[in-house]
Amino acid sequence: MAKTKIGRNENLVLEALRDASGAPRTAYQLLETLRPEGLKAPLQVYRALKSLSERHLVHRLESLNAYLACSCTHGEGEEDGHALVFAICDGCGTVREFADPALGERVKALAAETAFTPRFAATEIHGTCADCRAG
Amino acid sequence: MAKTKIGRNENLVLEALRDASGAPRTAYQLLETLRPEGLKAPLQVYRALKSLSERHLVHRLESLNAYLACSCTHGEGEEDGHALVFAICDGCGTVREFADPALGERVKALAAETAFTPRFAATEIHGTCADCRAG
DNA sequence: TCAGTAATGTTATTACATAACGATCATGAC
DNA sequence: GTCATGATCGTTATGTAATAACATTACTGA
Ligand SMILES: [Zn+2]
Ligand SMILES: [Zn+2]
Ligand SMILES: [Zn+2]
Ligand SMILES: [Zn+2]
Repeated sequence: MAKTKIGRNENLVLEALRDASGAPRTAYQLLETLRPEGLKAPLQVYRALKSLSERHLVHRLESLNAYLACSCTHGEGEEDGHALVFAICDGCGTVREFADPALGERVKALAAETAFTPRFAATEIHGTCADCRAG
Repeated sequence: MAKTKIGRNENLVLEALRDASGAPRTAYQLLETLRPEGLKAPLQVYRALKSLSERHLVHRLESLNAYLACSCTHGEGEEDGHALVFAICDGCGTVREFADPALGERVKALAAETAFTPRFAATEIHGTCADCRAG
């Protein structure tokens, strides 16, 4: 079940996020960006973000209430354990996404030890990127 | 620098969270709970939560916009790498906190590979707990 | 006493997200 | 074709989470 087709609003939001390239955007920032394209209400953006998230084309950064275009392999395809990792620079705001199988395995093991059935996991690392450290 | 003393509001909020025992609470839920004790405005709760977070006595669950009393060893003391792990049951809402050094090490290694200086990391695992699975 | 600082209180506002309802547009069975 | 079905899209209103700005009170140590 291929989740039907991608709509106009989804495309607009996805493009806007890709243009941001590494910089997360909040839903309301996206709305402002896309007003010229005709978007008017938050719900249009939130619906698009939900759909795109389900397709793994964008990810939500929980600690920022913001969204990021996926830059990894899981894009269109299948689960890589759904263990996402994000390195968030608190200096410049850029976010780098990783697919780290080792960390995914550790999550699985931890879950198994406690009879917990994992469905999805995300790690958000806050810190300082190389550029910001260099000054 | 021991961060001064813990105040009345901090104590009220911390107690309320500990009473919940494994069940995360939102700031506004805490406010309702504590109205009988005299709390009236969100800011009172948010200030207490901020202070308690800095002392590592409570943690914020980013994916739930909710807060949980710390159940681990880092409580009063020092850093264990600040790599927190939470298993969040989407069935019953209970959350279990882990201190997992292996996962912390993996985060550090990943950061090192990319010249990223980590300050703090949290992993939130969504899934189903043993009780809910059993039915 | 009297400054300095930490804690608290109150009102208003901003930011993030969803509910509820209706209109539109495609698709495919008949 | 046409009619039902479901997906997409639009709008208004509302709910929920968090902070800004400013005033007040309480503790502490010259
Ligand atoms: Zn991705
Ligand atoms: Zn940076
Ligand atoms: Zn803890
Ligand atoms: Zn459960």
